[in-house]
Amino acid sequence: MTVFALVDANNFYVSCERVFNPRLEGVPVGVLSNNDGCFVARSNELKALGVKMGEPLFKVRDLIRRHNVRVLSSNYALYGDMSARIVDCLSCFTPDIEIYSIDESFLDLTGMEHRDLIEYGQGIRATVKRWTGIPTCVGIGPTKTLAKLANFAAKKALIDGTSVCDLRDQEVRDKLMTRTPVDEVWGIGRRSAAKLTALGVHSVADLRDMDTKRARSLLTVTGERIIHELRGMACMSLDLLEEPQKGLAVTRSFGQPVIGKDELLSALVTYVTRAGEKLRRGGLVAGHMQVFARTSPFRGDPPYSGSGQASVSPATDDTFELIGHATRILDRIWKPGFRYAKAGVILTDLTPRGQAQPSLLDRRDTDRSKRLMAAMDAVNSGMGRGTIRPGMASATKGWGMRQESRTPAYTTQFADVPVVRA
DNA sequence: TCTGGGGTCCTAGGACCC
DNA sequence: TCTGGGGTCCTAGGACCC
Repeated sequence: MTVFALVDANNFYVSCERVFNPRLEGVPVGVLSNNDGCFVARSNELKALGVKMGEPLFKVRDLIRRHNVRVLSSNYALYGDMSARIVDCLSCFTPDIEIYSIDESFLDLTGMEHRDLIEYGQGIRATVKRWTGIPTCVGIGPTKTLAKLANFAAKKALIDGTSVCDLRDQEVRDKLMTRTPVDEVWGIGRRSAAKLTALGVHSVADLRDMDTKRARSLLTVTGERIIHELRGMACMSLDLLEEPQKGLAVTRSFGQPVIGKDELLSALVTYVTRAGEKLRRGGLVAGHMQVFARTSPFRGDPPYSGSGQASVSPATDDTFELIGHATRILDRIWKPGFRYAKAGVILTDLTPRGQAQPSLLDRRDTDRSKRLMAAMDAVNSGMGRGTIRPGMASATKGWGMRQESRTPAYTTQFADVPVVRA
């Protein structure tokens, strides 16, 4: 019998901000997506005001002002670093960890059943809180799906209000599932929930008791697997080894609509440059590139979405080669007269650099390219991203990201380290 | 004026092969 | 009038996740 725990940070981005600014405690706080567009993290106080996940900022301006909500731009340097610190804490409890997302990890507790796992979970929470300042909840169950559900219950204080919930017990599970709506299940999104509701499947218990064949025809094998997991039969194991990444994307909405081709190109070159950095950091080369540019679906502008692709052969991590491909793709998809709102580059067919298929016809000076890229990366990591960049990337105008209230990179930039006076 | 970004997995359908 | 069957591979699109 397997036992999994899911450790999930509470309102993670908000909690990170609160660690460095205690004045944010006890008041409504929200963190915005890129471009200061939508809320992607909310404190409990903000949730209580009815602001939903993904709510666009401009739609709730009034409410924000009335309740003096603290609104922050997202600070990924901070959140990424805090996330790594939490994983370090968890590593002290077990080596069997799957880092599931920036604020969630699964732990394999199989074989620890002789211990009081609620107490163990409390120990994890206390350690993470003491060492990083971040509050978490712990969900425990015989399958990943049940550990997820347990975590949900812990967050909502549905079982005993202790922020740790153990769903190994059948009766506890029954009770929770009967009163939990089906769309709270991990893997049941809006579409599937609508299909299920139409068939009279409303609660998690209803889904658990559904005929698996029926579920499969409605929701494919994913749905069938979820039902088995809800019944306590583990279908998913922990991914302890990091799987090689399959694709990589850099896409952004513009701060203002882009009309000219040069401007669009300079945005794309900036994104491709960033994509190249990500490739090299991961020791990867890309064999395929997709580029897209589109108008806004919200503004009522004439719609256009252009997208084109190219195979990158031989596969490369050289920013300038990638820019060449992107430029040619843009030439094919560019249409004048539209107000472009977003563009991006997606790299796929990723392989580890050493493993890439070499080509007999390859006449590139790869050694020179490698040295140039290494030099650029060294300068930019030491002096800040974009210190050295391709010339075409420099024509930043209105497309640059809006970030009106980003907090300092407290933990990753020396200049931003907080000063304590005593 | 202002509506995120970056991933994974699954399936259907087309192309191709013998 | 007749028009196979079965396999693989690839891609686009849908759904979901945080």
